Amino acid sequence: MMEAIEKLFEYFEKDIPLSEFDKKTIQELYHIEELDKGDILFRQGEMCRSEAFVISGTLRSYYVDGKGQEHVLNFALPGWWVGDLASFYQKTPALHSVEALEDTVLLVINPENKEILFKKIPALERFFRIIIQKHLSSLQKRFLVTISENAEIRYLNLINRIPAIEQLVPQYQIASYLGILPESLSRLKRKLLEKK
Amino acid sequence: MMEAIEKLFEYFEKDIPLSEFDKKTIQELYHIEELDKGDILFRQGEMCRSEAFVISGTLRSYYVDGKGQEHVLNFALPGWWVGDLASFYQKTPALHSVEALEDTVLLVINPENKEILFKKIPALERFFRIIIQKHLSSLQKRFLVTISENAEIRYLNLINRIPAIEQLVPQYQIASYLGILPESLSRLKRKLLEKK
DNA sequence: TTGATTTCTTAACATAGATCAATGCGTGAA
DNA sequence: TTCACGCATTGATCTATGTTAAGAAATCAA
Repeated sequence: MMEAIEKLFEYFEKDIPLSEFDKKTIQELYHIEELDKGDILFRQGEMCRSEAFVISGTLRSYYVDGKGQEHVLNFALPGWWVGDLASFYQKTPALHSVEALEDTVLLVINPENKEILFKKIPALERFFRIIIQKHLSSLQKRFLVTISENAEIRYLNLINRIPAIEQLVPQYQIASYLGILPESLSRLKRKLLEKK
Repeated sequence: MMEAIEKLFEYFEKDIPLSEFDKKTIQELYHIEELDKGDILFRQGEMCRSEAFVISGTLRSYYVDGKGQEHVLNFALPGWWVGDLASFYQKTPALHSVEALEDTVLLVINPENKEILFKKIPALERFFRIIIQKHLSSLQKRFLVTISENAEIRYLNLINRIPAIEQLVPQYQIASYLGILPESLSRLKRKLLEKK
């Protein structure tokens, strides 16, 4: 099996070339974290000190509102980043939690090491600035879809964006992501089947 | 009346000291734009080439969905920034439009001048990175409130955050911001009055 | 000042999705 | 193989908000 860290090199090298020195630096500053199904990477209300690259597994980020209701904000698959960027960089309390939905392997960095990483490999600073901008624009898009489309369209969007999602996570997590109850998702799927 | 540019100096100087040279640079790179009520600063689908600091007036940003429905995303008051950050920095099409709700004065910069600004006053680069992070975190919060609170709470949140909003913009714009119809907002307000 | 236009309110009815309750199904532990 | 438990489905009913339509109030132009 390919080393986890190799996957991260590969990811960076799609955009910027890395010297052997760079790779050594990256390897020293990131560390592996293995989560069992159900483990929490960080918790809403605490400071998020982990920015993680998903090597294998599936995670969900979720928000618990004032009434104790959980709302799934997003899923994360291999090759994606997880974290609460605002909390990580500004050292404010995280607005959501992240949980492993199955056994998961991550490459994790903390804010102090992130600073060092930027000092040692300045090209990565620009790289991550663009990641933040992309993150911002995908949050914008998610917001626009949420306020303008009904549950059916949002469901079709999701399985189009992550076709494997129905195999990866239980129905009620998907319902929560869509902002509806499992009962409603069940009905919605039946309606779609009847339509075809 | 105080010069518009002085207000921007004042705004920056709450966080970083500016030399006379810095001020001259800023003055050269920003320009004044005056919008009449109803004028558009930039349009969804086009590139957003304006990052603007509001000197006076009120604006709204809004999204038009596939069915032609408008959705007010936010309002902007004096001392706030308007723009589509993702579009401005990544030169992608803007996801929303910005319109003046009354006669408005802005200090505007374009992406090329923004680059020059960062080169000449590096302290501003960090300053604006933090602005982007704050923007991200307020979008996050807005999203969380939207998915977890009902229209009544969202309305109370809004008038708490911008007490003057009811005097500044028509009811139906507020309804759109809340994600409901003007008729529903009207009912909601009556219910709140009866409650008291 | 008047008329025209825009905005706001009210009411009757429709609908998406929530809530509540019951049943069915699948998988892992014994 | 069976049991138990978590998850999914279904049906009946409820609720917030949408829809449509009408009129009242406010604003603006002439």
